[in-house]
Amino acid sequence: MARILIVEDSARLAYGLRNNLEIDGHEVEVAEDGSQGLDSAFSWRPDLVILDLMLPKMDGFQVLRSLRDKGSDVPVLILSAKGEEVDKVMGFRLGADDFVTKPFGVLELLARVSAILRRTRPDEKPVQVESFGSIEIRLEHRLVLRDGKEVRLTPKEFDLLVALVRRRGAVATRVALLKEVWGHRAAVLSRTVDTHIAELRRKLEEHPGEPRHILTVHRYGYRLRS
Amino acid sequence: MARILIVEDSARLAYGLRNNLEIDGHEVEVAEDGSQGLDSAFSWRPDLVILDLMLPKMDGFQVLRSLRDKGSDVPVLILSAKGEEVDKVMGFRLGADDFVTKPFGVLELLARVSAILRRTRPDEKPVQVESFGSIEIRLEHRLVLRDGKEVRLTPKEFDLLVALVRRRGAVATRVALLKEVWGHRAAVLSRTVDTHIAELRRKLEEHPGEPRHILTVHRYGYRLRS
DNA sequence: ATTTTTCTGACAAAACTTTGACCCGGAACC
DNA sequence: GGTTCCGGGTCAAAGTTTTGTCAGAAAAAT
Repeated sequence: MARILIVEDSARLAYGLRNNLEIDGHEVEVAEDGSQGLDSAFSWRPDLVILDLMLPKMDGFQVLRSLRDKGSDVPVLILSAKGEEVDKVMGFRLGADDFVTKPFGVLELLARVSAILRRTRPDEKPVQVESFGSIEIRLEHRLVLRDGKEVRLTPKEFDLLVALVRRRGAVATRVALLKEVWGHRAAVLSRTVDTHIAELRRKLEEHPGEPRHILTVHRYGYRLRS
Repeated sequence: MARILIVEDSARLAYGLRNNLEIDGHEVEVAEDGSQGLDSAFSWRPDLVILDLMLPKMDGFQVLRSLRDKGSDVPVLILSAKGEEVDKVMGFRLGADDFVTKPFGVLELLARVSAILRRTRPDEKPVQVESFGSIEIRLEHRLVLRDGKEVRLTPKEFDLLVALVRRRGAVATRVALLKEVWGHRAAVLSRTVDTHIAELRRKLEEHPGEPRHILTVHRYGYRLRS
């Protein structure tokens, strides 16, 4: 998700934070003092810095000031044992984005981290795309491209295709497909699934007669081969 | 400096905040309850909302949720007497940008306000213009041009168009559109959305019968293709 | 009061889904 | 190797659901 630099001399705290952030899907690096932190901030270019105020040698304010002086605009969340208002105001004046007082709840911290990232990384969410062969499936667009050209699929066809793709390589039994695409009532004795599969092959396979991707698994169901 | 909306039922607190913010050079408006706040948020278009959680009738969370549901991205700072972690996490999850627990220091609050504004108001926001095909949409003026010529859209039509544009490419379900444009809570069984879509097509598409931009996604809703 | 905008339900049209009959091919069995 | 049987492929017609369209009523704006 995002790259987060923790500048914190307490290994214990840093470790806990790192864990939690990584569980949230972030990439994390830890610096144990100010100058190391500054180095990382410039060389690794994190998306967010979590900065403890109390650091050996160079304190957090100095680090922050130095960061800004050198032109970095990276968002900074300050951690501090001191919750004095003057400290907070000073932190914000130096260009911090948030200020959390120890002891703090991990969930709150994570929420604040997300809030900052949400604002400062308006990265458009990468469109979820699946693909096999020359077929590309854009999930939230409910759109399928073949060789870059749009293929019109009906709702059931699309859902069925997605169900196959989700199982990629494994066998998708008729019952499983019925359950996922049609929802429950596994009692279908007719050619419903097959008909839709045939339609998919017609629309997506080069030679629908001898499919290379949407394969039949005799007696069981179907299988998508990439 | 910036336009700030305070949603707060305690006149006393609102007054104090307003003063301090105005001293800092901001333009301030106060709403005394949630629905008033929502109205102001959309009509006055503030740069920041300071939202008390404890409000008569509609609580702050509901206000925030409604704000986001209707597509507003305005930064929100929550004020609350309760400092429980769950409340904070909930607030952030709903899209708040900061959470301050009462009682708070005025200086700290002002500093936090500045921090948010610094991030979210990158100076002059460039004139917001969206476009697709030969259509140009000037958001601030609620004006739509087709081949450079003004097209008259009714308010609902414009809002609907914006809702589609915001999702660009992705499917906009009827329910989502109803929620964002109409503010309804539930699904509607009538042809309201479709009727307005038809009108948009008539006004914006070259061949309304076979639209190239405002597409139907059978069973789901509509999709805007650039 | 008049005009404009919005909503609604009925209907038609279009899109999509299901079904069963028929055919065929592969697996299993002789 | 040949035969049988079962399940899958194909198709077109019937059935179902969803969307387009419209006109009038209701609501809102002027």
